[in-house]
Amino acid sequence: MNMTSLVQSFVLHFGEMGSRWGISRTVGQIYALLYVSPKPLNADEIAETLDFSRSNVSMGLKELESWRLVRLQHLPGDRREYFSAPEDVWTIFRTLAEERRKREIDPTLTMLRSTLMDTPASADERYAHARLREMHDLIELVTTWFNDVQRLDQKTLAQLLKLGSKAQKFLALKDKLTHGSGAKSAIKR
Amino acid sequence: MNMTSLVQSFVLHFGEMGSRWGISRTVGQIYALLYVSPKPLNADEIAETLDFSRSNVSMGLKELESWRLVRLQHLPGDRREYFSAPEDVWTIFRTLAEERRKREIDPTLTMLRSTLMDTPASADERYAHARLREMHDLIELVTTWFNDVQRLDQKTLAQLLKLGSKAQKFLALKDKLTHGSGAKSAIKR
DNA sequence: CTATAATTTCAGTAATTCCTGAAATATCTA
DNA sequence: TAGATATTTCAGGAATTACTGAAATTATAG
Repeated sequence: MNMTSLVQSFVLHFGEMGSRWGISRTVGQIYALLYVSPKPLNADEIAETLDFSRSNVSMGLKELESWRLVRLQHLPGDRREYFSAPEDVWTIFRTLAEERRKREIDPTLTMLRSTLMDTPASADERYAHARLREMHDLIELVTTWFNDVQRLDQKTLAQLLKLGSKAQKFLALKDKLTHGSGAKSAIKR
Repeated sequence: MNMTSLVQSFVLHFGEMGSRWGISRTVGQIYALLYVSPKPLNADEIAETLDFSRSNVSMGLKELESWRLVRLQHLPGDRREYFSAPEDVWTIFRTLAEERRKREIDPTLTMLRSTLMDTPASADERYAHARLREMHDLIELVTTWFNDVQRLDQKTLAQLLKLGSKAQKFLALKDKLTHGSGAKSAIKR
């Protein structure tokens, strides 16, 4: 199976960006191919199209499964496994963000929490302790926010994003209505 | 100079996470050390503390400068260069997000835009074209939103984040007031 | 301007990650 | 259950990235 030039430039780009995104060229290209494919593909088709070894495709698909970025399905009368990318880009975005959080942020949050349990002994340690606290609180604020809005349905979420910084006008309004007390309340866990 | 155990566990964690974040162990550790250091450090101090070669530290600092994550300054009566991380975690977060966008997202947006200029020739190409458009629009929406709110001062931004999905209540209100017409307007460029 | 200190560059090596082909394992069909 | 097909595992080689020490360059103080 060969790619049209449109598909090829997309696939090659994803391969090249792969290293910046923390995946290999192979994985990037496989995902790109599945993303633009109108029908599910089996491993042999992928290997042939991208000119990768069968085993390389197998490992790449396994990694994409671990990222929950591909769906596995079977076609009637065919015992091979077929793979596809979810159709809804919002779902893909959500999954990607969740997985990145799990891999790139959660371990750090855990480390920060446990390190913050220790009592600083010297002046330098007190400074470091305070810096860790700041980092922890910021990360927690952002991830809590993400966790929260991520549950919204896609239409509402899109509206919220389109609103952008104009949302602050509502904050000002809220402040006025509640006499400035509401915005100062801490995050509830 | 040797690290207290608090600092050490933080530094080692950043080193290990480095690969997931797209930086090397060296760069991760150097940044972590600067982040918790109450005073600026010169390259020799960093090399000695982390037990890296002087040249490795030099290259690591250069990379951190390219990320705009360290500040270079001079101490009176000392001709060596001293490095520090910005004190404000919000500034750091902003810089990090901007740089990641520049490196990890902008090139893809550019590629998508140029690929979308072509007219699809076959049914498969039409499908791929539509998929590229969906990806482009989603990325653009999210980056535009980020670009927008990122300009807010830190206090307002924190409020907005704390608000989270509750902001949608304001959307509902706005919908009511404008009879549902406002929210459907396209993004303005 | 010269001597010295500070920093960067870079070639070579070490370490890591990527990828393949062959073998092993698993799954289906007849 | 045998035979065929499909998938995974894994050792080893290829490619890439990280790191070092030595040499070159740059900057400063006297």
